[in-house]
Amino acid sequence: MNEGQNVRVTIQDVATNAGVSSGTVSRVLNNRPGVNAYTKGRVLDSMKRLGYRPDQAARELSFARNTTIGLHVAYGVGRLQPFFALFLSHLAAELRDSGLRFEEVGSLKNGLPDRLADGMVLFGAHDADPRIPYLREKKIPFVLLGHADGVSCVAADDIDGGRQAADHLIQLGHRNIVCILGGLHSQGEFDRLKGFQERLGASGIVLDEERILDGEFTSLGGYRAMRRALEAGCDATAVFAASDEMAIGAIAAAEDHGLRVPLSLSVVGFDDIEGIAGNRLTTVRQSIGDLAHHAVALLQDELSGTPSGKKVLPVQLVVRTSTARLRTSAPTATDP
Amino acid sequence: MNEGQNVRVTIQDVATNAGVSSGTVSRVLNNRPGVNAYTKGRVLDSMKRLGYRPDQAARELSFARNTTIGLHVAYGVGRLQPFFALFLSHLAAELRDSGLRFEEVGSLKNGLPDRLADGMVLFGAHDADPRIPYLREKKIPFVLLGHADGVSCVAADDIDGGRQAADHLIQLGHRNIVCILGGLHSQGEFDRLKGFQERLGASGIVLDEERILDGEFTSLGGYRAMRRALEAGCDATAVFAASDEMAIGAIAAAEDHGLRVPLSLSVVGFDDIEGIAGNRLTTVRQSIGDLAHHAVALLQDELSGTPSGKKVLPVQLVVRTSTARLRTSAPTATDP
DNA sequence: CTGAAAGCGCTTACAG
DNA sequence: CTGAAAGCGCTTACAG
Repeated sequence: MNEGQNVRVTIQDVATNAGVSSGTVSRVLNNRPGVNAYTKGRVLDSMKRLGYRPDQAARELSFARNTTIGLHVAYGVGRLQPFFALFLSHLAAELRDSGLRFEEVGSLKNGLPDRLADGMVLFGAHDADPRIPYLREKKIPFVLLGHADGVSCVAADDIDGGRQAADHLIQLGHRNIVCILGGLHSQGEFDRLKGFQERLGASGIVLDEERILDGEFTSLGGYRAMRRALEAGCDATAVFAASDEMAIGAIAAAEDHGLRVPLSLSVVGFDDIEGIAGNRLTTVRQSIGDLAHHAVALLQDELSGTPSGKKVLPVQLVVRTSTARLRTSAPTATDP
Repeated sequence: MNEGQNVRVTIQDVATNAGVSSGTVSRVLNNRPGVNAYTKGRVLDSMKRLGYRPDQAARELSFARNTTIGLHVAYGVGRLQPFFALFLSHLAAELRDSGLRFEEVGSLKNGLPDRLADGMVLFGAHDADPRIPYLREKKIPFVLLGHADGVSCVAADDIDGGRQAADHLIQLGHRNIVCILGGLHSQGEFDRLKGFQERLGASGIVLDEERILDGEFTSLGGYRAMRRALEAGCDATAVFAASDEMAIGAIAAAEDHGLRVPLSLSVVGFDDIEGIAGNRLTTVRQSIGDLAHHAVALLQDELSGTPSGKKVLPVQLVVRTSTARLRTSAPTATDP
């Protein structure tokens, strides 16, 4: 790349350096079985020493199964949302590392993909997703982001995320809680609510319908939902939002309304997207990179004819400063 | 891709079909000079007939100048913003079509790129951008998104966009106007304001400082800025926002405040991003695809040693239903 | 103006 | 377990 390393180090250079053939280097590069451990070590050493970076174009060109993977987004799902942007870039990187081609595929009017790749990643899964029977019939391997029976799919453990958020708030003493969702159109938010309600219920807390707000999965939506609730007299002490964006919107609304976060209102988000959650928001972390990684792994299984599987990835509550123990007395203006 | 065209049609197939050699096909494919017009026509025909789609990996691998282009984003500029996401995908597509490699490069603590590609695209230009002298010293060709003297750069005609927005509002009879910017940290918004003020001034309208709001370049920021202004008694009849997001935030704030858009408030945005501007927002359209296209074209000039140039792309006001003629009487509750 | 041929960096049967 | 060799689809000097 830069002037110093202007000369590209190739697999040949590594091979020469390690005293093996380029085929062997290729084998260790791709983690193929049947390479002597000692040889492998030497090759790995040489790769590191020489700063070898495989040429993606050459890999793509060589792979026998000239496979391209398509990413398809369900109709109406926001391509412009941070989560999608991040998933897209992680997916592209994973595919690149696997030597697979990547392309985004568009939608027909009926919401089905307008093109078929050799394998597809389906974003924005919903119940009775029409893409599932369609691709099945076309015999195109695919992996779904979300849950579905009998197909390869990968998803964060949304239910557990909801549980962790609930446990955290309950443990802090909160019982008067509000939820902000995106309108209940996606599987993920539904599961998050499910886990959340489950734990609330176990503590005898009931989430009435009017305590489930629609934040449209945007910061503005979260703001408006929260503000409307506050102006209608909502006296909740805690909020669980199904995305970081909605959570920061809720915080802004609370603050504009004269509340202090976390002093008089605790807020928990979901996703832990850098640049949104920042170093302030308590949120349920899911790894978008892992999601992409396993999507590709499952897809490769599918492509090689291995039976489909389902991968549920763990999530982890990250406690920052948007949540605090419920205050026993009402907040006053003289509080710190 | 799909089952029917499972067999990839290569440059060889086209060559055979057109009765020429693959080298010739390559030449017309890349628009190289010195191909007989008749031959070229035949090749083009064959390509169309066979549905030829060049293999990007093979092109990348073949290009003698094994060139990779890096995209670098100025520190603090929102990678998560729709505009960036769209520019990124257009840039990647343009680069692909030119057979160039693409990669995003990260930032050092000091805001400089953490790696050097063979050519760089600089996003989020600001005055006295430290990346300019840095790359110049390193002798790395680059193109800037924005304005700067003596370097290759491409930008939308932000000043003219501001002018068009102003002309539109003035023509509709508005004189009591507010601006929502992103905090005046970027060149673009500054120029938009400049053009806007210029035309306002020509009509004897002065934009006081307190009429320039900070919307942080987000819908939530636009909402809060507008709402705060309205609650402070702002009686503007028109708003010009430097981005579509801030504009829709302003509309939401106005509506939450009981105003009707465009009946009692006209709002103009900037960008015309599908899915944000929708079919409602009057906005100044800039073509992100053109921006990316010319960025790549300029970069190719740079790479081949051609003197740097500056490309300013036209913008166009798109009138939809968020703006209307100023009502002569005050709005009443019984209006339609 | 056009063709034949080498080469880009990698992967993968095929031998051994 | 490893090497030698062919091949992926394209571009580009080099001849003519």
